Amino acid sequence: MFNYDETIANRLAELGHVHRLAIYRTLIQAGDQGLPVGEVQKALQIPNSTLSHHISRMVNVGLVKQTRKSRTLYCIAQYRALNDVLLYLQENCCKGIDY
Amino acid sequence: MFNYDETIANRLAELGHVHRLAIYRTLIQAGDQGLPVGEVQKALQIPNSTLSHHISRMVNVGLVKQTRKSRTLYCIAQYRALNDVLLYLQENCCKGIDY
DNA sequence: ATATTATTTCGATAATTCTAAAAATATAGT
DNA sequence: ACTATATTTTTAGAATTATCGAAATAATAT
Repeated sequence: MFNYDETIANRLAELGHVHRLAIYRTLIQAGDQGLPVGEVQKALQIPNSTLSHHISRMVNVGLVKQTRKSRTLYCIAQYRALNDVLLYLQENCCKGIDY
Repeated sequence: MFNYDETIANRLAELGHVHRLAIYRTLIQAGDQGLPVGEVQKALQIPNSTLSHHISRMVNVGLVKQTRKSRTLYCIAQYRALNDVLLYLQENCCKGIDY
């Protein structure tokens, strides 16, 4: 149904929003144990419902995973999903350029 | 007016569309001399007007530059703009992960 | 003038963005 | 078990923005 180009484009599109990019950054900094939605909310000052929508979009494209521990939902950045994107860009959009 | 996070997010958003990602890939492969709009059109089979819209969006965020040579407009992928994005992601979204 | 190359206009449709308010989920206290 | 509380999602609705492409326009060259 979706080819790989679409998967990559979808992830790029989700990262392409200031709030979502900030959310992803925050979650990466939190490490493997993740961060409760409420903590993200405190950190970024985004209203609950808005934040929830953004997070669920990132979950849909595999950038974030959620696991519940009693009442709190932990959000965990899926580093591999971003890595797929980085590798794609490096392989397909960086032909023959050295640093 | 725009901070750096916004610049990066805007570029990510533009890359986050299957057609535009394909356009950027095609232009990168074409190298420094770039590719006429018409050639991109032949390669990707996107209608003129649609293609023009997509290209102008990428120009707006600095991912592509255009220079005219007589009747043909050459589109040149701005590699540095993508590189900014890659560096941002590596520095801000890849904390402590090695390969 | 005519042809070539590409953009802009325009209109229709669809998707995104935002958030207050209601609902769902899960625990703790009594 | 029942109720209150905590945490997060879902619903719903309005405003904005994106997407697409045919048709009109612009820019250049012959």
